Amino acid sequence: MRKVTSIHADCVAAIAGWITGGVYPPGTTLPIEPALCSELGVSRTVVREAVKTLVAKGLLTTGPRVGTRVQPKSSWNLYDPDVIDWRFAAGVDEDLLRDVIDLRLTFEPAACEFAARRASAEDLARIELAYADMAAAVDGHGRYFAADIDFHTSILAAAHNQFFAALSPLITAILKVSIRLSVRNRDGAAASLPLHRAVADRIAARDPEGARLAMQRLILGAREDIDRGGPVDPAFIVIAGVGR
Amino acid sequence: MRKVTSIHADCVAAIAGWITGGVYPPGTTLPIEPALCSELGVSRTVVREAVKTLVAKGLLTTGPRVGTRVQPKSSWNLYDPDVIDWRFAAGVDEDLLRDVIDLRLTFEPAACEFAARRASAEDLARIELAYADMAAAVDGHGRYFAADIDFHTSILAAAHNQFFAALSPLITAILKVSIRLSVRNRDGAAASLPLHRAVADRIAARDPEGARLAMQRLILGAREDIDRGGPVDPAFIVIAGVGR
DNA sequence: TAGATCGTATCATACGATCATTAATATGAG
DNA sequence: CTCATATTAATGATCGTATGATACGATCTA
Repeated sequence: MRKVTSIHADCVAAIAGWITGGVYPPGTTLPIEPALCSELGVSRTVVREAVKTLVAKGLLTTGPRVGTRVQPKSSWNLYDPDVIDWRFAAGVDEDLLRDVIDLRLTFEPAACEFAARRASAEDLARIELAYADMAAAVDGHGRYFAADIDFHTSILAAAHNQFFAALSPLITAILKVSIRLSVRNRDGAAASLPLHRAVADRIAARDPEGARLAMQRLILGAREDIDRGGPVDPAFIVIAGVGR
Repeated sequence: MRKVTSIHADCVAAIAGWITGGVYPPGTTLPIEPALCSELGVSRTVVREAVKTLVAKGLLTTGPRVGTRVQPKSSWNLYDPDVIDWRFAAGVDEDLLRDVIDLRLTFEPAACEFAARRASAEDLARIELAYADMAAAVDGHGRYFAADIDFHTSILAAAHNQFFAALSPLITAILKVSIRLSVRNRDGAAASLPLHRAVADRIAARDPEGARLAMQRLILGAREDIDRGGPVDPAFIVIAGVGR
């Protein structure tokens, strides 16, 4: 019925999918514009604007006579929400998983420290609400994990630092992966609930160091959760429908 | 002589400058396309592609009948190297400075931990080279600070984590600000040199905790450096020519 | 008068053709 | 064999037009 996606957005998503999906890996050159037009069934204007979008995100570079080249991953805007979605949608390899977990262990405990110092009454209420939603849905998986994402996002917001808040899309993406994986051990939710409780308690108690440690334990728990499942199978994650 | 910038890039920079410079603050609407064309002296196509670039970075949204609106800062891709440059070029307010320093205190000590565990021989050599350049140029400010930036960037690379490496542009931008500010106290270079030495030593000694603490001291030293100058004067920073 | 419906003007969106610019490659002279 | 020059294939940039979506105001109804 209604058209939620514009032609431009479709075009961007298609090319991005080719890149993250390995059809055109870093270092390769995309077909020339006329070929892309016929391939995608759109005008040259749309292709050009889509390419400009991907250049802006660091996935491509262009130049006369050199064509449209796929940049190495080191040039990509790894914190860009769209880039994050495209990468996770293409499957999560071990390197990406390790890097994201390292990152979580670095800044989520730190965010808890800041939150314990700076959280407003509204911030604490939002965290508490997210926790309540989790507790109320320990058996209904969908709602539980939506609340889980909200819990972590609320803490990032409570740190009152724009750069921490901007990490929410990355956390959301990795949590969605963890969610699909932890479908295996059904009691994962009930087990992690008290860990979340401890985090919320330490923040509300204005205990930065305690909050930091509580979050550290929570994330390490999640890591064991994933490790228990053995090596991550990218195919499984793709099937699980990470992303949209 | 040389035309290093394309019309597209100029156009993007101009509009971005209007946004970060407060000409069109978040919430406002840009003039309609024809007006932008005559204002910038370029065709509609260029304006459209430039707008697409800024939409990709989260600074703008577009829609029929609504025009081209400037998004709130919370929607911007704060880790995008271009966005970072534009913001710092427009002047650094106290909030931005505080947030970046918080971020440095979170990430850089952690990066040192990882570097102490994972650095290859080449990584260590690069860090050592950067330090040698610093030591060799304690009086020549330009070269000293270029080496300083290289020192911190090398450590981020040595952490062997794509997300840490991607923070280099942000660290570079804030270091450039620190550099301009510490012109005041001429002996700042000589004072910070041993702090850098300690960081390099602890990483080379494979001492994660020691490296973490050494970096923490280094950054806190830099903070005192800025604090000594009293409240940060945005005008001064703009004059100092942060960015290109 | 209040409210919902419907037109309409106003934008962005998309298309196609055309010319300019750039840089990798080939060609030629020395 | 080396270096300067011409070729050429790709993006860069412009113009004109047609289409589509939507916020706003006018109109109609209760």
